[in-house]
Amino acid sequence: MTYDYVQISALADPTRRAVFALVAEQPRSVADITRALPVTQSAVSQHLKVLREAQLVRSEPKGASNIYHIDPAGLGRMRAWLDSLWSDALGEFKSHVEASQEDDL
Amino acid sequence: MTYDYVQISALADPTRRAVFALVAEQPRSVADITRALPVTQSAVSQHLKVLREAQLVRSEPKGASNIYHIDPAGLGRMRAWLDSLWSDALGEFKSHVEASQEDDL
DNA sequence: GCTAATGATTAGTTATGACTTATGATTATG
DNA sequence: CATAATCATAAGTCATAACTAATCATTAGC
Repeated sequence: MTYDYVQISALADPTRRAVFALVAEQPRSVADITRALPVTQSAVSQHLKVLREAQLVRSEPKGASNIYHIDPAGLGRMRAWLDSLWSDALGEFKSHVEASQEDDL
Repeated sequence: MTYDYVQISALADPTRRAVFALVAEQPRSVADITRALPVTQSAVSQHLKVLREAQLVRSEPKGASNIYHIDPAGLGRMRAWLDSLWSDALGEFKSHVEASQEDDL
């Protein structure tokens, strides 16, 4: 992994997407998330670590618990990257269509 | 993999992202892409297959070559998905901030 | 037609990453 | 203070997917 675009790889795994979706719905503790999923607490913690490093979630301690909530930072960065791809794609597609039309003359 | 979100998994791999970025920059042949990357032509073809199946690229034959260009379809689907995540995230973050402010009273 | 180039596919190897079990560190509760 | 609960991390297993080497089919250019 290069360092960039960690967010995409973070959201590529289905279980991790489920973890993220739960946290996106409302802030939750690790135990909470674990109860909602068919994997161990250890797996959940490992997924949360990846999401944290991608700045997709943040945690704050509350007693013995750790409450996770969404961090807009990573999602924003991912969106920005995708937006630039998107405009590239539109530009390329436009010139492609134009070229095809010329072929049809 | 469920069937959805093929695009995200497709773009999760760094090499495949590089292939996609090259194609996004301008339409290219497989040989072109291979020359630009430190992997074999076989690997490039395999990556292109995944990108094709995710509808992120399309190819059209030109002589013995195969010219790949971007397919806006998959990128659009991915963007739509991310947009919904984005609004969820903003909503949750907003209520989180509001809750924190109440804590500060 | 023969040779070179392009690219897809197959088979096999290797690396990666998702998972469990086990453990330790911290905090809450009786 | 002892026990239970919460969570993170380490070590090890297993499945997957990224890769190379090899081959085949198609097209280009003498």
